[in-house]
Amino acid sequence: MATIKDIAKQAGVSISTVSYALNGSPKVTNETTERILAIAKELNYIPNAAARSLKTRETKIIGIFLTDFNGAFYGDLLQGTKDFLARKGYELIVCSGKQSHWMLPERMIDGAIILDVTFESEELVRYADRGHKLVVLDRELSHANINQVLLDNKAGATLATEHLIEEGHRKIYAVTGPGSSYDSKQRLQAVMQVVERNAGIELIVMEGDFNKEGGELAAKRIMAESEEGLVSAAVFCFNDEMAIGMFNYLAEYRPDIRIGEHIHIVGFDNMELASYSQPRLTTIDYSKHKWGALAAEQLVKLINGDTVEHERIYVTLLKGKSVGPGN
Amino acid sequence: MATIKDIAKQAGVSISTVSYALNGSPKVTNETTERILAIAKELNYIPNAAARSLKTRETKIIGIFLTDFNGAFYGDLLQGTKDFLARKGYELIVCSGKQSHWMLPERMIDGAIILDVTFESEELVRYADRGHKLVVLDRELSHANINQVLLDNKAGATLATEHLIEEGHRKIYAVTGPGSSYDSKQRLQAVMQVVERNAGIELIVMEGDFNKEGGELAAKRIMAESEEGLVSAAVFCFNDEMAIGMFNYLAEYRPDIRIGEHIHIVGFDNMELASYSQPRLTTIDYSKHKWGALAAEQLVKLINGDTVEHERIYVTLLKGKSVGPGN
DNA sequence: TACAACGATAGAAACGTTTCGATTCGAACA
DNA sequence: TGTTCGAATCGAAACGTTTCTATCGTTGTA
Repeated sequence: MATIKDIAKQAGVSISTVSYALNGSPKVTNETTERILAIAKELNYIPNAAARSLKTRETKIIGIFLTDFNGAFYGDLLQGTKDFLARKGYELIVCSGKQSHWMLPERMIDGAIILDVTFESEELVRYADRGHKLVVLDRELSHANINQVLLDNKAGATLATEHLIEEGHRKIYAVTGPGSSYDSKQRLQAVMQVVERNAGIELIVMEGDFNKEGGELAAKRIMAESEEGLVSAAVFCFNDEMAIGMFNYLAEYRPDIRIGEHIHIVGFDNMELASYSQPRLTTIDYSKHKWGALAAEQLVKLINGDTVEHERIYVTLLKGKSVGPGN
Repeated sequence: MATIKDIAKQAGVSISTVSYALNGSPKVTNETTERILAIAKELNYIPNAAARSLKTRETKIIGIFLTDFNGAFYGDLLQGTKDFLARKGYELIVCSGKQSHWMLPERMIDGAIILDVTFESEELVRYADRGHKLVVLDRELSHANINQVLLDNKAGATLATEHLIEEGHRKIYAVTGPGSSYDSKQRLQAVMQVVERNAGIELIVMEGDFNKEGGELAAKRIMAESEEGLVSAAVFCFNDEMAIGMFNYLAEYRPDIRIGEHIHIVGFDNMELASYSQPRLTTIDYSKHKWGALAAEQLVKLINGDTVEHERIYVTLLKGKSVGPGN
């Protein structure tokens, strides 16, 4: 492994000159630079990232932390983040799991985007206190070194709920995420506000888990509740995955129930999977690519010491065929 | 940012003693170790990864390189890799895109798992020549520092093709991946072998792209070919994603065509998405978790200097409802 | 009592860069 | 011809660890 030292020796110059040359500094004559570059190539020189970042105190790597890798959901978001970072000269790495957290404090990465419930807010604040730059996508957190880019959960949940009401539904099931989820809490709050504003709406809240299993379970319970002579049920699943779980349960165990006719379902996220559902799931849509890109942009600004405002990702209602008029 | 030096000063010992203590070396008395650990905690000491790996020449990080992040497909595989590596004290990071490649030669990672067509084999060999350890999942590559863990493509393609033949189909469409794909080439070869072994089978090969678009396009072409009085068509899509694309095209443009009745489709991969298709897609299944774990295991062995054999992931035919008997 | 052996700790070099503050040398100027 | 200036290059320190070798003091042994 050739080092800068070997190049210096071969070229008959000092290591500082080699370093300047390799970094394209104008301090060095073009002539010398070229000679050094040629020798570097000849020796198969490759810089050592550890040495460089020990000195510069940066790695030009950004980490994004996800709760898990089962991210049919995250593809676009990651792509958006990566695209933006690439333009700014940063690398993106994707990490998951509590045991990966060390990369931030130990300075393996220059900053992090958090979409990962295994990070406790307290932990994040501790890192921010040490000067690490963070962008959180899944919680509210106020700190000079932390920026947040959040979904407009309330708008989304409001759109979804109002849609069900407009279609004439009077009894609404809300299948939430886990109680600890920020997004879920926000959505539930909005749902309750809508229900309050509209007289005569009955709201039944069921705690879900943001996974298919939660949707299946909720479907089962809803079916059990309306045992005889099913009254048209309207369900707002707080994410698409649970909605899909509900579709699955119904397809398997209750082929007599037709979605969009006997039961009405709205999701949240418009994940790719949702576009394959039969009938097409009605859901809350937003640009995941933009979300990722914006998060990256905010993080880079933080790292550069620019001031940043918290940002919000706007959402729209995407009407599929899974909601029909109530009776 | 406290360093080992600060701890040494505070504790009144040398930095070497601190280093030993922090690493739990038996050279240091328990008493001293405890005192040092206490001071380290008090000073909020966190080791510097760059300094450590400059010295030790390792980072304890493994990278897995994917062609893109749209990996509904990869979740289980990544989980398998991560689980195994965690047990061995390694971190997993996921990377994508040509501009990430530097992490390997610049020693930001101790080894890499490659499932990424943007890595050219020549490039990989160059790295292996420099001593980097690699496991490839998407090509055959012979090198002391490279191990391969490949799908049993031929077995899978054979199973799929024979299944169609057994069901009585005589005209088989094969929708391949891009011509450059190793997996695709292997599968096609096996298909052709099966066709050769069975008299009277007509094989039509269409080049696809492993994406939904390719499946849609193929569906369109197949429909166009069999314009009038559709003869029962049997299609082997070389991956599920194209099969799903085909489902989509048919659902949208040819609701008169029933899958499993007028057209018969086999996929490859058994991705999660496939389990939601209507009717359930018949496909080639294998354990992605095991694939990822095995790749990780081989890589760790390579890094430890153990000798390793190339491995193969076995596949099975998963019968859904997308293939029915031919006429 | 003297010495070997050993356990605990200290010292220092090394890993491969970057970068600040010299130094050198030739050209331009007075 | 001597001085100054600037461009090109050099030297050395520093980043924060790990680890080899040296030192020191104590204990056990002859």
